[in-house]
Amino acid sequence: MALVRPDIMCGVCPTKANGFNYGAYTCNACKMFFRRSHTNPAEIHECVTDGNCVQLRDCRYCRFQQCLNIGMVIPKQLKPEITEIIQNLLYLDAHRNNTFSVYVSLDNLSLEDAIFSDSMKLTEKTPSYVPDYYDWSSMDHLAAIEFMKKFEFFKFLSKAEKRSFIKTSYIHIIVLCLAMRSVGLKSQEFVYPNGVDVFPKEIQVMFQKCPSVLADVRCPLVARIHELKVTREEFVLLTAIITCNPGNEAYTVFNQEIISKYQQAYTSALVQYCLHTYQQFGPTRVNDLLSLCFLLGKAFEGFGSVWTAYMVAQNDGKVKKLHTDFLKYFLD
Amino acid sequence: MALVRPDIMCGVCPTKANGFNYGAYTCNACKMFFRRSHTNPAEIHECVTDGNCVQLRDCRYCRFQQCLNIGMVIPKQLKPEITEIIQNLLYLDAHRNNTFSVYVSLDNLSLEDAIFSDSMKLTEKTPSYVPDYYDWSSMDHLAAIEFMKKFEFFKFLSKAEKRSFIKTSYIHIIVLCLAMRSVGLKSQEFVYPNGVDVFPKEIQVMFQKCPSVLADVRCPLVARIHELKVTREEFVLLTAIITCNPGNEAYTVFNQEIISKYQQAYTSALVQYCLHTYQQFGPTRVNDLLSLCFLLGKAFEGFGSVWTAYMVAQNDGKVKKLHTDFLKYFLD
DNA sequence: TAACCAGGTCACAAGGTCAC
DNA sequence: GTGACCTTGTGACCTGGTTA
Ligand SMILES: [Zn+2]
Ligand SMILES: [Zn+2]
Ligand SMILES: [Zn+2]
Ligand SMILES: [Zn+2]
Repeated sequence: MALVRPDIMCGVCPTKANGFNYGAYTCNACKMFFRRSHTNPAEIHECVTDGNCVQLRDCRYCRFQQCLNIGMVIPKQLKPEITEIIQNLLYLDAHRNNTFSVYVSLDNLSLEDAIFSDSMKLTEKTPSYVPDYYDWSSMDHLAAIEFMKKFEFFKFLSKAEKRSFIKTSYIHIIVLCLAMRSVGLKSQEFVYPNGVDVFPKEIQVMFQKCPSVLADVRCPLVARIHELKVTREEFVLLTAIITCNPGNEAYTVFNQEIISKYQQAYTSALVQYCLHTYQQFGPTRVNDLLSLCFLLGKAFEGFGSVWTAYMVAQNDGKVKKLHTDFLKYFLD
Repeated sequence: MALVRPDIMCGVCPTKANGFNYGAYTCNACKMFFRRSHTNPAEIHECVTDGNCVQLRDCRYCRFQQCLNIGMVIPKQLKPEITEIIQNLLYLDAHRNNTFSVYVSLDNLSLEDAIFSDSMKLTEKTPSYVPDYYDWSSMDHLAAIEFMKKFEFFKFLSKAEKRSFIKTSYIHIIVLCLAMRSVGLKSQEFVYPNGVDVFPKEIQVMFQKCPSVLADVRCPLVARIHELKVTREEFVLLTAIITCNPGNEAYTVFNQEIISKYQQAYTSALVQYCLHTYQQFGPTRVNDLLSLCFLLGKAFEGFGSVWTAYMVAQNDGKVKKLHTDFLKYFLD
């Protein structure tokens, strides 16, 4: 419909602009011309007047020069290998998300089971089934572990290395996914779908006198991710960087180097993605994103402290093995 | 592919047209014939019937004549000095247009202020601001005067000459621009953007018993410009020719000659543009365009009469100085 | 919700080719 | 020289996602 500024002229030819295209006010024709000049590999050369044409629309060379002069830019394509890395991660993440939201685990699996079973027994949720905290939490664990196991190098690790690989990072992955999902649900704090709390009833009761303890765990990371408007692409690259953590004495030197190479590749992809998307603000963006790991560590410790406090206070065996495994890890 | 208008016939020979080629609907054969007639320098002459052949496809001479008759043209490059003149005017006009649509004058400027101030105080309109008749009208005046002051010779004129230069032509410029803008807005009569009338409420009320008076002012010029499909290039050349009006006793002989030279240059540019663009119809086109000045004069007088009638009927001081200045000019 | 913009689509005109 | 057919660049219009 009507432009807000209806009478701005095209910066290339003497017609009305139809909007702000590729960084300048131009008419539709000049917009299309500029776009084609980038998609068509054919070079633009030969100008009769040696670059001094007045009727810019009649000379491809001078028209293109004028486009550049008024600052038109088409953001360069990301290198295909970078897009491929991101596509693969997006695919893995979509699968993780699907596992999380569509299935439920009816068994009481241990961490060991989750790490080493080739395919976990999962049941599709019926539409009428209303998952509770334990359902969501279990699926969070299982989906994250499944996600991590999909990394190519996983199958070449020894049993001990596999165990160590998962244990080192899976809680961080869970918490980051939880935060990202919460932002998607327009929440300002960690939350499971349908408003299910990320702490079981018992813990909520235990801390009802000092709710700020739980709030301090729930809010900061989610708020920051919301504030930064972290994209799905940035999110999956972050999960990959966190997953490929080489700082672990369980690895052979060889495998440690492999994992380190992967982490470097994902970090490099994140840098290139940010430089491409945010141009001169790219480095700042990378820094902002990597700084999320600090808040992620805080949240991680927060969950750990709350659960530790709860377990110390009472241990009635109601907690699933996955959780006690997780807690053992903290108490160690 | 089927043509959208498949039923149109070739303007040269009795076959279906294949499209709009070189300025007329023709079949492919006649299109190719016309093109070759321009690339091949071989003269076309000798017609058995002395130019009265009926089977046009059998006589090269008569076929070519018919091509010209239906207005077929192969555009040649215009001389660069002509395109440069036009380009400069298009630039000035775009600037005038921008001033008109983007800014608003908050002061109550007199004509004297507008002519002699080096830079007028203008305010950028906020998106929410809805200009009324007085806003548009003031900006019409200011943008037109600013446009005229940009002509190179203006700064060499004496104060009295400057005043005279502007006063002689600025209303004509305003009216012509108004007409051209109205055509661009697909209106059949003078109109400001967003449907604002070109007469203030008071005058509309005064003439509501005999609306044909206002309609006779509003319509003829706009209708004719629409009918002729006047291009932006032709329009700016016309404004330049009208601006450089040497018939004014205020000028020194020297300056009068300068202005006259400018007017000749612009007229010559218009002729060459039309000859180039319309070939054998060029002279007719020039005539049609210059005849617009007659309708322009009519519209000018119409505005003058209406306003004079209004001012005679009542004078409550509500009118801005620019307008009273304009009316004094009529009453003199 | 509407304005906006990147990108896609396709009818179209101009120029080239080649058998005739 | 002719004209059917092809290739290419063009720009009006549409579409879907994003943002205020
Ligand atoms: Zn343009
Ligand atoms: Zn050029
Ligand atoms: Zn024909
Ligand atoms: Zn003949």
